[in-house]
Amino acid sequence: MKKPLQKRSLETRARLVSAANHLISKDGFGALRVEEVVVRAGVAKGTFFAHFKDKDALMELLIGERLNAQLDQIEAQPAPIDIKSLVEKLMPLLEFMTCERYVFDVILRHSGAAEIAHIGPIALTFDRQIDIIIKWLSSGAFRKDVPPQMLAEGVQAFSVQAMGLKFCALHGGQELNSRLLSYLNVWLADSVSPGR
Amino acid sequence: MKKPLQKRSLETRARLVSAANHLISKDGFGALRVEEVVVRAGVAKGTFFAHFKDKDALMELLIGERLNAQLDQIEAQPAPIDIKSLVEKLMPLLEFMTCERYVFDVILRHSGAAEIAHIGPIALTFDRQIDIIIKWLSSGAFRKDVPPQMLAEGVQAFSVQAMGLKFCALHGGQELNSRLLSYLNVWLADSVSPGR
DNA sequence: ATCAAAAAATGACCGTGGTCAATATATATT
DNA sequence: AATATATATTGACCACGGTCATTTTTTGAT
Repeated sequence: MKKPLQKRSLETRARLVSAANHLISKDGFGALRVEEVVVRAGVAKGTFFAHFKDKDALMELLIGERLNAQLDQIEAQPAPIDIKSLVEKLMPLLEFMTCERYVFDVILRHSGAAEIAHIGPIALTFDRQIDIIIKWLSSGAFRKDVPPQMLAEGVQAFSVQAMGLKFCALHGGQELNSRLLSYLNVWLADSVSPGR
Repeated sequence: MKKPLQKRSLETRARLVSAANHLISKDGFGALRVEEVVVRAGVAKGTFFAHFKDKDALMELLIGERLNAQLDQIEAQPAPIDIKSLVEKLMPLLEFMTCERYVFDVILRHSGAAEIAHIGPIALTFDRQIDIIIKWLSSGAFRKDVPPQMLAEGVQAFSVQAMGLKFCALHGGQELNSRLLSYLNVWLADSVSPGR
């Protein structure tokens, strides 16, 4: 689980990850069972936990991979010029984060690194997301009277809020998309040149 | 678990809740085991699940009670006159929400009602919190150019963000208190009468 | 008081995540 | 090649949440 040195170990780990990915593509993240993973990988139960601290650690890895893939997509595109296009560019990421209730819960649980010097894959993507948004904010038609770091953290906060409400029966009517847009229209509004 | 009709049932339920509260006061929420609860209550395991859908349902009840108690305290006080006092009045609530990582996770999981027409105790406290904040916003020195409902939702979003970072090693330095204040100083700033 | 139906309680049992002492395999040393 | 040490794997076992057919108790009707 720490640093696999032997080739055999790397192969086993790869088989575990591959088996998990296959099962997830079939039945989703929430339905994944460690037992099924080890059977498909052809190893014993204990081997799984020699490679991953717990089930969540594997989940973190797999979900983190996908989050990073989304961020790659996002970074490959040009920076958004206004709030509306910012939301649009963010949507695929948020869409994945809320593809399953289970996935959303795992992400929330790991969005902050619990132990110092042991920041997980998901926590890293949250930092990366902040960095990307900071870059965006400096070039587009966004307010400039507040440090971009804080604005970016706000975008993240509102994203989480909007995603959470997606699973909420009470406020389920509105789209994730338009709800986030409403929030950010206020949060990011460029008050210096408001008209236009 | 639905509507206990017989007196005996009410007593059993009361014993379960009381046993749980006792154990929690000893070892905290995260350490609670259903087995220990039923032993202390003097009932069988199955009885627990006849009264509560699952362990989370009991957790929701107990945490919801405490959240409501905090909200009672909050409502008993006069409305905050500015952002700083708003944060101060909110602090005890947020302090409890983050007293344990486990508690915070339970709250997040249930802050939105998953199934319609089955809104849990915690989801209700979130709505109640919104209502209280809406009331506050209309009377104090807060911005008035945005609907109070949206402002209140923002306060909640920033609260969650600040609480999440409390468990985060990366950003653990700053106080929950001052971080939330920074956010709300921007979000709630009364731009009409900025000076003073 | 007797009995039938409804409500409540029981506890053996299961599913699934996670542990660990024992075993097997690979690597380094002579 | 033989041996010692480090690394990897194993699978029986445990912890704990949750289920359900069976049994006990309560209630209401006669």
